[in-house]
Amino acid sequence: MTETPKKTADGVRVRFAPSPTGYLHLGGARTALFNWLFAQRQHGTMILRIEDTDAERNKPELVQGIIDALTWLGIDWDEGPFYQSQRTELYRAAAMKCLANGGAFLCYCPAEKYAGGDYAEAAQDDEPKGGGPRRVTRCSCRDGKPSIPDTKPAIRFKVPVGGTTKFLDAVFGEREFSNHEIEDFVLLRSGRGEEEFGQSMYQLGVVVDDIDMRITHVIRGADHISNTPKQMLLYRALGAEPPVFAHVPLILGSDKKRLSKRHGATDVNMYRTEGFLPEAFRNFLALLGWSAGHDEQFLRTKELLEKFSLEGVSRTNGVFDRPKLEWFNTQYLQKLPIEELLPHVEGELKRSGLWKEEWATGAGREWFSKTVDLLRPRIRLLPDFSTWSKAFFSDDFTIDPAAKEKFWKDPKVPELLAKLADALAAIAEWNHDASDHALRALAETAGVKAGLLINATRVAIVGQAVAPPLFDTMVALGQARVVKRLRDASGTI
RNA sequence: GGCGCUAUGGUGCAACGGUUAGCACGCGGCCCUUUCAAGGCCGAAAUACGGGUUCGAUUCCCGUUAGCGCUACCA
Repeated sequence: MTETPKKTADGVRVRFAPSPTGYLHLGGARTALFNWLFAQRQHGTMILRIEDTDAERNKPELVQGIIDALTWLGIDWDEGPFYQSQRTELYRAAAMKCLANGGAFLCYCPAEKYAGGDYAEAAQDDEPKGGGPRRVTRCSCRDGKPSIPDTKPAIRFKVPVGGTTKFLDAVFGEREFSNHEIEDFVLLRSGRGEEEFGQSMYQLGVVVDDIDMRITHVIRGADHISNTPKQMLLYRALGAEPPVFAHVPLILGSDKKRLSKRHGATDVNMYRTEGFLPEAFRNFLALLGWSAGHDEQFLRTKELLEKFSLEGVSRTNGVFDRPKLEWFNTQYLQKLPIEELLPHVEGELKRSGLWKEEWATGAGREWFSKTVDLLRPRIRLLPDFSTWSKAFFSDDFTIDPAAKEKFWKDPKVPELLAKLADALAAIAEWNHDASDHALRALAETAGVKAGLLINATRVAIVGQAVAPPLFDTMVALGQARVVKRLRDASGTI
């Protein structure tokens, strides 16, 4: 048995650092999940950091949605949320340090010069190669250029001219990049108004914060692999020890393109709304890009926690497969101990206004539990409990026209249902076998197949063509309701 | 265009030099059956291509191709 180390300041520290430019999407959720699993497994600390340094794109109101989604997934954190927009001084100080030690320089180039603009002009020092547009790697301001009046400079990192920068990735292994390929990236935006400098850029913010927050493992999307050498350079310039990097592959749409709105729901909160069980969603997400190394797939959170390791993380981008997610959901709906499922159903019925307090305790609870258990093999999403199962929780349900069409075709149906109502009303002890016998006896005397009567009855008492086995359904509904519904139905046909 | 990453059925993962290439989703069929699910059984379906290395490559190396990523005063 492994002993459980106490949570200490020098233990594992990870962070999830979303940017509030959109909702929490599947990829972000999985990154958060991996960080969380890793932290839990190592008895480490998880930090939530909001990377909102781009005032233009940032939408503060989206932060709550991200937090809601994480909470729904059961992902919690020990520190934060911290907001980068409130830590500006820290980044400026770091940029100044780089400036002072010659690791950075003031750049007076107009932003447009680089942003998809005139590469040839900006890239004076860059050797042309190939036929396409050359890329700016070395800014012409890097070795000092006279300041331009009325122009506020940005601060750029002075990337070494030669050599390589390498790092060890826990997932992708040893990586080495040529410094020649790394551009003199911006650390601090130029100032506006009174301010001499603006907000931090991504590279500076992450590194400064990861140092300040003593992050030991950076687990993030593989889209950051190319950013990592820049960050390694920054760690060195700031005199800090870099953390362990672990890049996880991206999640793609069914066409293997980057996931976007047109692939359907990518917002995690939409899955909550649709009625997926968070643990099923978590199980699905964990297995997209990670494997425990064996064939078992139904891994409850407890098992995920026991088995998660960075070694099991795949290096290939994965395609989001909604049918598989739905399969996981139905598996959880069926396999979860009933007492774990009940609260979810209770929540659903409260949302739809069908909930009755009498189901909270005692005999009511027992009935509720049995009924949910009866229903669950046929449920795909939580809202199904209040839609097609409505007749189990309310007398205010409607008869599905398609079911009527299919099972009430025979002209004898109304009369049969009326007779069945009488026969069932006469039962002294209401249970599965008694109602079964009564129905079959009637079918025999009436000269019809039991199936005809069974199908017609189902539609009459639950309004649907699909329901649990009829006599179990009858027991769940109770004698009085079954008799009444049969009489009502026979009168309306 | 440059640089980087990746490559097992349609999809997600196994096989980490020697297997009839395994499991799961999805798909088709059968069984069960009062409906629909669930469940059980069976089936179709893969090592991107080309070179090496090796007695032997899904596995190691190189190239090609394809997909993705980075190449912003976005993150």
